[in-house]
Amino acid sequence: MTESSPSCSCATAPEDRLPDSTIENRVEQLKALASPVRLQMVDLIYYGGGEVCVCELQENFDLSQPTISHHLKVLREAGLIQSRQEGTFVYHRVDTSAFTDLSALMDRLSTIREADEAARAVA
Amino acid sequence: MTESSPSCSCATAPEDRLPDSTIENRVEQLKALASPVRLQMVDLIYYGGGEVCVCELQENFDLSQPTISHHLKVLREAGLIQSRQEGTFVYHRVDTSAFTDLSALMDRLSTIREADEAARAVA
DNA sequence: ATCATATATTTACAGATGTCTATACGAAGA
DNA sequence: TCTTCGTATAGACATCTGTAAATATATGAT
Repeated sequence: MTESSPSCSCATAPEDRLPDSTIENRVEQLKALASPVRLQMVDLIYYGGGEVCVCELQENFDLSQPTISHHLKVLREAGLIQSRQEGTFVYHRVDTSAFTDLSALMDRLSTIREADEAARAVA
Repeated sequence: MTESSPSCSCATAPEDRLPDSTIENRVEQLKALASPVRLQMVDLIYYGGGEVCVCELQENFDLSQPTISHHLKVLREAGLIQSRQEGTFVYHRVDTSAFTDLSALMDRLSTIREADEAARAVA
């Protein structure tokens, strides 16, 4: 065996990197979701009938109205929800395409790398 | 039409809520991923041969070694990567099952709700 | 026009986060 | 054992984030 070298055995350069613009976009989406309040909000909007207004959210979260508005803004700016005004009410719904993108990202990292298992066995 | 009521038209209570423990777990995973540095790290670990040591990461990020170590700790504590020590080197690899869980969460929100479309059409 | 109500914005502040420097730990070699 | 090298931890500091109070905006009703 040739284990005399004091350097690590990492492979050198990855082939299939994500483009920076994708990283940026996904990180913004992930940041928006990485909050118990906002994750529950999105889930509530989706499973609470598809369209939900701020007043409905106020009943489900022990938060002030401005705080709820703030979280909705974060979700909207990340492209996770869309908002529609009807009279004085504003209804929010989940932008499912954003979650399709996120699902694809997670799938990209959710498969055991058979190639590496094989490579290590050979080496 | 009976639009005289000054209340919003939100559906009342959602049926299919995520349990709190799931929310907590997913939020920790999402927080760990919601950083350009850490998202790229995970991607680099996965596509950089499956197993990567800190030294390799240092070459790809313009960050101090302690900072890299810190980010790896966050990823490890969130269950997104696993670490294996071999001599002085520590090799990190992606825990694909965590990303399977995250993918399932995203899938949960990535389908257009046909039921609601239909319901709105009827109403 | 005035008023009430639903939602948004501004401001302020406490707590979390990302980064570095300095230091410590631990394994391998001299 | 002493040194070196890879990695981890501790401390410090600037920035970002979540929240509420106060205020603003805008729509519908009277």
